Amino acid sequence: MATPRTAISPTREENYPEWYQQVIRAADLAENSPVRGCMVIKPWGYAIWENIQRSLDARFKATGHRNAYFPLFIPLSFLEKEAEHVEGFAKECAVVTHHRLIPGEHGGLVPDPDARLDEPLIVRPTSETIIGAMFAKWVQSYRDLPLLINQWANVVRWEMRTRIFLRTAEFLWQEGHTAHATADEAMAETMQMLDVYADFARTEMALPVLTGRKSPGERFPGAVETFCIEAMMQDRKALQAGTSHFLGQNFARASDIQFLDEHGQRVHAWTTSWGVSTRLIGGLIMAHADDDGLVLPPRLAPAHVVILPVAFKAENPQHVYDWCHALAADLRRVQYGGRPVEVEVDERDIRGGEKSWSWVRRGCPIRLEIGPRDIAQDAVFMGRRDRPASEKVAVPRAEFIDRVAGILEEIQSAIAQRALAFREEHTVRIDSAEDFRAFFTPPEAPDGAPTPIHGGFALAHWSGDAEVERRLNEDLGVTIRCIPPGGGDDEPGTCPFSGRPSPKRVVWAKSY
RNA sequence: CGGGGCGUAGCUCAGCUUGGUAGAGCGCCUGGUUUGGGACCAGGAGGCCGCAGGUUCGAAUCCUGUCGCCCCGACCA
Repeated sequence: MATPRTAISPTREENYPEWYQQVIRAADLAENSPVRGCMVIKPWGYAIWENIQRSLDARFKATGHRNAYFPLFIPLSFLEKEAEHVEGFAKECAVVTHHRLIPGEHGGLVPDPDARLDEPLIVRPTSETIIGAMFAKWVQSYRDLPLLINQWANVVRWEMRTRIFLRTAEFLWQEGHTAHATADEAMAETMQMLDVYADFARTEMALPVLTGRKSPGERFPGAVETFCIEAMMQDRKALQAGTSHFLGQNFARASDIQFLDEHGQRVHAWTTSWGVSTRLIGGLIMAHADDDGLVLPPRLAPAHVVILPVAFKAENPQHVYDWCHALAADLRRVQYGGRPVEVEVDERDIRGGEKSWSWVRRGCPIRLEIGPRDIAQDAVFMGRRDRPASEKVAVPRAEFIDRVAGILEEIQSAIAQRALAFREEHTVRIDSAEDFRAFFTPPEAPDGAPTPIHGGFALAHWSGDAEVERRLNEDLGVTIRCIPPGGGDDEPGTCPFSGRPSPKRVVWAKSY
């Protein structure tokens, strides 16, 4: 019975923001919590994060970095040390002012006025300053460099408007912090980590990303240069999925990170920082999920294969279960993406259709329905998440075990291709102000309805004029997402807005 | 932080205009019939109607305030 019904309602086309939230719920990834702006990441969602962590952490270690941990609290005076940094983060800091509660006059508990902290502490929005303070102690000589540190942590940014996974008041991330003897070395590190992110996104997340430099207006507060990976979501908006910053000597001066070089000169170190966050999960959802729920790239899926025993009418149900568990054991001996194939056997006592759909919604790459008929033929009945849910095929058991890693890689590659094709379809070169405006002007929508899906990535010339950038942001809500590396693949031209000469095209889009 | 919308059962929502004992569908529990696909029958559990004040004999309903969520904007990973 081919049901036109989708598992997620509304569909992407009908109401994209609402669809996004429904996918998160249907896939059991996370929920809003009683704490304003803060989410609870549920086991299925957290397992995806753990896979992201494992995969990135291996890449960080392979490039010589070591993990460490720095305090959640940062003395207020530390934040004040770097002028631009203050400006960037002061507006959204949670501040700790007391260290004790006492009974209040009207019941409940209140901060004890006698327990006020001499110096307030802020909850870290990022850790440049506290890590800088430690680097200042650890770096004495050029022989101590480079210093290559990463931290997995939570941070807090008191955002006005939150969206689960994409922008929450508290989020999980990693922040790499490094110190180097020369500018060149620090810049090389910045670019290396940008490449690590890009490779991770493409290889593990099946997420095509553009890399490039941020315009001055979009730079990290305090950075000399910010580089980013940018991905297109299915509503054609851009998501900044990771950033890598060349901090020059700004933070070294602020935190007094100095060393004696080989000539005995006392000089400031050159530092970098780079990070990705649980926002990546939001990107994963918006890039790959469909109207039936989440679609997970196999490399990051908490379970690669779910086995659904169909045992209700078997003469010997236990035989079906045993057969399924034996199959699971054999599958777990296969390696995929650097880890054993992960298999779940779903023995929940609910109807088969419902059980099957629950795994569709959660994005499990391969579903195997196995009943007496399959067992009699020594076969499995396979559904793939990159194909329609009704499209299922019988595969001999031995062949499936043989091919499972290859099928997973096919799925990985299929969703990467689909995402890439989508981005290319909605990326256009634009050479006139009128075309640009038309491209980014949404169709009419009824009152209260979300803005219909429109736009995409516009490749247009830009002379470097900040005023043009500011005005387009104001008029159309469009920003420069990144300035592609090198000369780009384009000849110099003319900015369609100012008429000034432009060295190359930059990527414009609406963004999250 | 500005504009708009919404908070009633786990979920989706009705009831509110015109105040008078809290509703539906789905989900959940029990029993039965079912089962290669998002079942059916019967019975059942579950709500201080976001929270706090006010008006009233009486408030889910009217008024004020507040908190939260969603959309659009400004700001940001």
